[in-house]
Amino acid sequence: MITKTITDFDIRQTADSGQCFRLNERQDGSYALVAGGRYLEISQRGGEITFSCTGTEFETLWRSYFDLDTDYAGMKESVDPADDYMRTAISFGGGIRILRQELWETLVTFIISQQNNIPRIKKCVESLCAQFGERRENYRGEPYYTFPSPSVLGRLPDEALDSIHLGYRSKYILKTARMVEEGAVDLSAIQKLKYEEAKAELMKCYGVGVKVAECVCLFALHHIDAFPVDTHIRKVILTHYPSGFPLNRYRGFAGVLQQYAFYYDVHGAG
DNA sequence: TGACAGGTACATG
DNA sequence: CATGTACCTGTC
Repeated sequence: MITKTITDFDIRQTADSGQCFRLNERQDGSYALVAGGRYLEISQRGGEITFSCTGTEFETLWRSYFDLDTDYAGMKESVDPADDYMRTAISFGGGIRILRQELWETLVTFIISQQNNIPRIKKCVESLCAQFGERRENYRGEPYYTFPSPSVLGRLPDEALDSIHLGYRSKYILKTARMVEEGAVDLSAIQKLKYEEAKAELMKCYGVGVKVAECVCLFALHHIDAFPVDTHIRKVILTHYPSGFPLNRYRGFAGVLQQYAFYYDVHGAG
């Protein structure tokens, strides 16, 4: 257990921001997460965040995962004072952090996300992990499952995912896994590429278009200038930015603002 | 009942 | 290159 005082951080907002599908609320209001093969519980009271891990693990894994060394206050302050929609979105969900998730897991989960809703995405991801991931035990003695590797998924026969009910996304995942397994797509090379190049490489994967590639760039590779446009963001732009979203003004961190806008559109009042 | 959910591949003009 | 359409599945 380790407790930290952290500003511009809200675990609930981050969990509900749609960027991550394995960060879930527990009965007692804390949150549980499986990432990097590890299990973590997070609880928050105001600015005090408690993590169920050692100080060493916090420093080596979770500080980076939750992006705690990035200056979110500065980004928020540089939003146009006349940009009423973004100001409101920030006051509503300004505790969101852009996580640094694993590339392979993010790629697969966002393939699953297409034409899908968040509860069902989560169900699919959990089934996938339970069937093909590694079973481990958390500190409570409860089982959890890691995310299955490209080599595990890439060697599966075509019908292996039928029981997960992924629909047409099954063939996207299997083909993409086989491409990674065969070396047609090199994930470790993609880690080193700039945003536009990484996006182009990711789009070589079968079932990965512009939107999924941009989500992977933003939520795994931390290219925070990536700006995924989905049905929600399309609606926000149409309604509140009739002359287009000011990408020019917000160059360099537009993806962070995209998350504020997405969260506000999905969870906000109006 | 049918539209919809954080889209994409593939076929046309 | 821009537009149209089929696609799995579950929920309301």
